[in-house]
Amino acid sequence: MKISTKGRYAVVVMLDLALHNDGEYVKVKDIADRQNISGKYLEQIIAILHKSGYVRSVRGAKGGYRLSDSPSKFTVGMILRQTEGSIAPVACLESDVNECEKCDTCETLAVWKELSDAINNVVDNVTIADLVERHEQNLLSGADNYVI
Amino acid sequence: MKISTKGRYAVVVMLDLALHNDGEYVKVKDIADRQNISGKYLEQIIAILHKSGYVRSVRGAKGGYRLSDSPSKFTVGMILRQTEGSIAPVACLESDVNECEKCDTCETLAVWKELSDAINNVVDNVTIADLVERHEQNLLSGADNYVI
DNA sequence: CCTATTTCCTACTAAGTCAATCGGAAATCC
DNA sequence: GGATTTCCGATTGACTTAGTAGGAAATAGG
Repeated sequence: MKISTKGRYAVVVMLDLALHNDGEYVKVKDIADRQNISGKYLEQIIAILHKSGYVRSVRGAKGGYRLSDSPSKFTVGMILRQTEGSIAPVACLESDVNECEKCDTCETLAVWKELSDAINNVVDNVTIADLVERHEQNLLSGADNYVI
Repeated sequence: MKISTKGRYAVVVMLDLALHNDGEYVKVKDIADRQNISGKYLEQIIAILHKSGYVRSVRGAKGGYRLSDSPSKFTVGMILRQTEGSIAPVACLESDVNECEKCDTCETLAVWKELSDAINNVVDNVTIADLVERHEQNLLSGADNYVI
């Protein structure tokens, strides 16, 4: 039941981009340094975000990344689904192929469905903008060296 | 974010034991046959339930397993925690050692905490007795070959 | 045009987890 | 004593995770 580093880092990347949204493109190395994550690994994760259309990029010197839209348009759920593949707690609940032949008479499935709904309800109701706001609240309330 | 077969099978085993609670001890092979799961694999899973004190056993011929207490005493959460190890979505939230040095200033951690709470809220509020009841409801309402 | 920078792309890997399988010892019933 | 059944530990093949490694292509500035 763990969220992988891929998913967690992806959220961190999106938040980092939202917080450093000053005209300039943000390069992977800067995010990696700020968040203390392997730059090469981050490249792969950002590639997913790029393919998903969540970030825009410019190559070459002075290049980098920025969010493709307002932070309020991106939920944590969207980001996790792209990077984790699926966040359903059991494969039976995955949207595409429901392969389990006893699905329609499966007793415990109802529990996993409830669980899935609860999970989605959380991650689909937190946006990157919410995280930015919380971050600013935290800055105001005294903690002066807040990291993401 | 998947629950492993270990956790899912463990819930199925507990429910199966609750449904076949007629004086006799239930043997692993019967559960395995009913649920179409490898008996040898089930042995390992039941061993965890045994160590956790959730089932009682008798060895030898006519031996087997039964629940150690009323079905209402066992929540899905209890069972999953024993078999999955932990159901926290990130390691930082694990009860014992909180090793991440930036935990107290971690922005995204709040989201994972919310997620964890939502997950716990579901699994800690469904007991094996609830599943038995639902099963009986389903039997009444016409589906005649209901499996677990 | 040259060079430094930065994204982009693909392949590889070491370690760990998952879902079993296998073989046999110990206990219990008839 | 023999059949049954739990108990215990070792092994395995496939897969996933969390990276590393190397280099091609694009761009800015000089």
